[in-house]
Amino acid sequence: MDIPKQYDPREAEQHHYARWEQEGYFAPEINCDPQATVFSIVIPPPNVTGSLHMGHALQHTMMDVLTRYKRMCGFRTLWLPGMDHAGISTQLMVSRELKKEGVSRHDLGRAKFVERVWKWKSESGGQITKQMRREGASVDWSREKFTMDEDLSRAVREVFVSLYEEGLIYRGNRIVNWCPNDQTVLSDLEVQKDPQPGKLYYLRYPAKNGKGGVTVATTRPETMLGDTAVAVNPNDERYRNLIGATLLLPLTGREIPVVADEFVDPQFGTGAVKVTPAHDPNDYEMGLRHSLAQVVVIDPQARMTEAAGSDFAGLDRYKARQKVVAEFEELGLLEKVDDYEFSISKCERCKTVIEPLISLQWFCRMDKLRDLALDLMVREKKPHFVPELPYEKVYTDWLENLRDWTISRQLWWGHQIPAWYTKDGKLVVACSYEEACARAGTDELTQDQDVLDTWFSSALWPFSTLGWPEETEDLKTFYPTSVLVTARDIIFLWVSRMVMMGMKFMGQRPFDDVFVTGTILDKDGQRMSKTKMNGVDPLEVFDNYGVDATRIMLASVGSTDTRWNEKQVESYRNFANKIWNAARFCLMNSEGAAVEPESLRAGGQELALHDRWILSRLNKTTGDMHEALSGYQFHEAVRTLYHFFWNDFCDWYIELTKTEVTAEEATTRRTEARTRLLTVLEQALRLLHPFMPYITEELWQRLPGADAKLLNKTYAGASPTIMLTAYPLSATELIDEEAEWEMQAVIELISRVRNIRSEMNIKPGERVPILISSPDEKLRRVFSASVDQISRLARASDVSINDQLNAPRASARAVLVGGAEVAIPLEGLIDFEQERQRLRKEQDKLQAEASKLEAQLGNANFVERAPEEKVKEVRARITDILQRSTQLKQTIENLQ
RNA sequence: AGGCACGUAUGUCAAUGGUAGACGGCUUCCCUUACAAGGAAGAGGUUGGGGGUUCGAAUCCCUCCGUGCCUACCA
Repeated sequence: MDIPKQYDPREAEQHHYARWEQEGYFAPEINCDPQATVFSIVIPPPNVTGSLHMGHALQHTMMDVLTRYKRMCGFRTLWLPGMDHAGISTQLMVSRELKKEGVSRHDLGRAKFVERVWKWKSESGGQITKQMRREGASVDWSREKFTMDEDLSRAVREVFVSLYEEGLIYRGNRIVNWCPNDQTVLSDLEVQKDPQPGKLYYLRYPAKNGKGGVTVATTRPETMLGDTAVAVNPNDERYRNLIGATLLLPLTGREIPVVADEFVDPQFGTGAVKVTPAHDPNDYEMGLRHSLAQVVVIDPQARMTEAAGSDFAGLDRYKARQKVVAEFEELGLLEKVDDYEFSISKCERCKTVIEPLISLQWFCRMDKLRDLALDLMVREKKPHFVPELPYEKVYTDWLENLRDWTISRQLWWGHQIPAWYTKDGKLVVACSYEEACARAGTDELTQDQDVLDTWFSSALWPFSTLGWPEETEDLKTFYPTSVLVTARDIIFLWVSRMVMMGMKFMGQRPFDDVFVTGTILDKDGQRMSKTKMNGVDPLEVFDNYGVDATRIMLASVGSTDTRWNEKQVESYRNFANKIWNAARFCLMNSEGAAVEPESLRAGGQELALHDRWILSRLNKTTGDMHEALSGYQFHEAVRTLYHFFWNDFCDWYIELTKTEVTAEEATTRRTEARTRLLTVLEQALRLLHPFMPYITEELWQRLPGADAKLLNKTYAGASPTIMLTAYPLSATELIDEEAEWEMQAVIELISRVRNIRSEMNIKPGERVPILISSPDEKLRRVFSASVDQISRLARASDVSINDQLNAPRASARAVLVGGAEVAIPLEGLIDFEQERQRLRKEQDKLQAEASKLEAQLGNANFVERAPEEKVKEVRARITDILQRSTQLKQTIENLQ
């Protein structure tokens, strides 16, 4: 048989995906059962500028595992892919390209620029969709969406107009987060706070009447040029008599009042605060409370304005800071400068320090929308977060403290706000220009220049991608979606907004569950980031270890943070190789046999112990898989599979059945053994498929009998593929506790013999006689029935089974379950002292455990209060241990 | 500042209040015709420290130490 000894992932990764995609296996239409239950996921849309990183790979793995699992279970399954238009980053990227050509976007003009972005998108955007194909993601590409598509844009306009008409969107002058580099406003969530060492400057403002004055502390001295008051706490004794006084603002000659405001913390700084309503969010609020003037001294480029005085106008904000400080020093008004660490707001994308500015922007009122989301949680406990702790609380706490959302952006790339202005400044909001004209009674309208925050369109994703506002079949079928899989850092930015918009426009939750994945950190426990250059490229990992190995490794991470450890992927690569070789063995010995699910059902007493045992293990494993996956316990699922395949199937079952399977003579018995082996393997491959789609498909295709009859009946008519077979169901009637107990006894026997052989330095190839005894007749029968296997796996020359152990004194011995014993005669080879020591060590272990259990049983409270079942369990264990211990003691004495 | 996590074998991580496990690494032996990316056997733990609740604690509570994350404010 021409199967290589080593698994080459590349081979398998090359052709299967294209076939799956072309045949339409990812589309829900492949399911021809009209009654099928629906399972749907929308992808958290990656940026059109983005390329695959570890976080995507992790989330995509989880989503694909769920999708493939549900599909195999017969659900009508949709995993809908797509991207968002990433307003700022895309605009920056294209602007940078233009700059290389010596052109600015303003040279080009808005329309040409937007055209250019589309061109960029079609040529080099969306790298990630190719990479997702490599990942094996079973998304329905025929439904791929982009937030700037015409239908999704229409949804955005509809939502905007509707919210505006209801008064939930308004336009107004507010203090906002302004990025002087990107020249746009940002929402609170797009601002990142970084702790940073800085200075605290103490500036003295003299009183107008020449008597005294006030010292204020500030980290931003340049803003003093825009001060319109100084505030003190009304309860602060030190300043009580100053309230209402007038100060002379240095460098400007402006007269400003001292006002009283509870906001001021008397403990901080001097207890007196300079108030700059135009350039600080808190001062802005205070300014409103005290009707203070707003003097704008910093412009959108972060340069000082004319209002800052002719000495300062045009200066950069940091230059102005130096100049202000220098001049205060010269005037003797700089009291002191302290080192001071504080956190500073930066633009999340370009890291430029944010300038709070008063600006005319569009806002979305959050109070009513927020209540929709909170009500949903109270009434239906949806969405259900997994893990529930701490995310449910994080989510609701955040909603409760929500502030209005700045939704306009000063960009060209994005959804232009559907608002128009007449010549005399009248505002018309409508879904289209035509409608706006009709409403305004004129066609001389100018559209608002701003676009909407990218997250505004992302918030509509679960229904806009399904066709809303049209009442499409897809919308009816797939909304609400089943689960959202995402990283925790966008619970606020995205998840909460989807819930609010979903409730508002669909009247229903957008998804039942939210599975929050952990984070893959670098090997030192740091977050992977572009700036730190510590990211691990998933594509490289795919190249080195294979997609399947990477996927199952990522699935094993679950929802806790994990440090990246290449060795782990390596061990899953080895696992893939193990699967490959196990299948290789089965195929090399498959002549005359084929996969036959019925062969496992025929079960019963005529089957050998190891067959009953593997069927029991297989069906328990299957049940465990359903349980793990239904609770999003990916880690548990992976462990279950790994253990079953490697330990149960490879280490024991294949070895136990090897003699039958590799028999020279083509007997019925051989064929049946081969059939069972192939069939168990086939089911194991199905169990593995959602995690390791490529290797399982590759091997499945080669199995004799792996054909259309194995397809899930909902996929009748499809050409054979493992991805459309039925995920195995646990046949509980094949779970056989007796077989498991008996097999365990055989395994223990073999292991004890191997242990003796190893410790007594018996050569691996050398065959030795084995004497077994058991007072229990049933156990003797079990051993007798497995004598071939015992002989083979323990490398015995001869096996004898009796009710009593008739071994020569010069034997190595071990005590087994149920009073059974095993001995290997080692005349001339055995060192009696060494053997006694070996047995004493064993005895010590038993003794330690026995005394622990005895103490437990000796405690009257335990016997009284613990559940009866537990007490019985402990009694059973101690009986076994004491029996072994007694026998061992006897054995040791006999050696004296 | 407040809130929330986490601390388990040398490493990375598991373990509904009921026998602390897996993988990697390590030691010894073996290229035994599925697999050396393998097989067999083994060593390795006062579950961060201290206290408490409980018949019983890695798990629940308190406290200390250490490490992360989030939210708000920081004039």
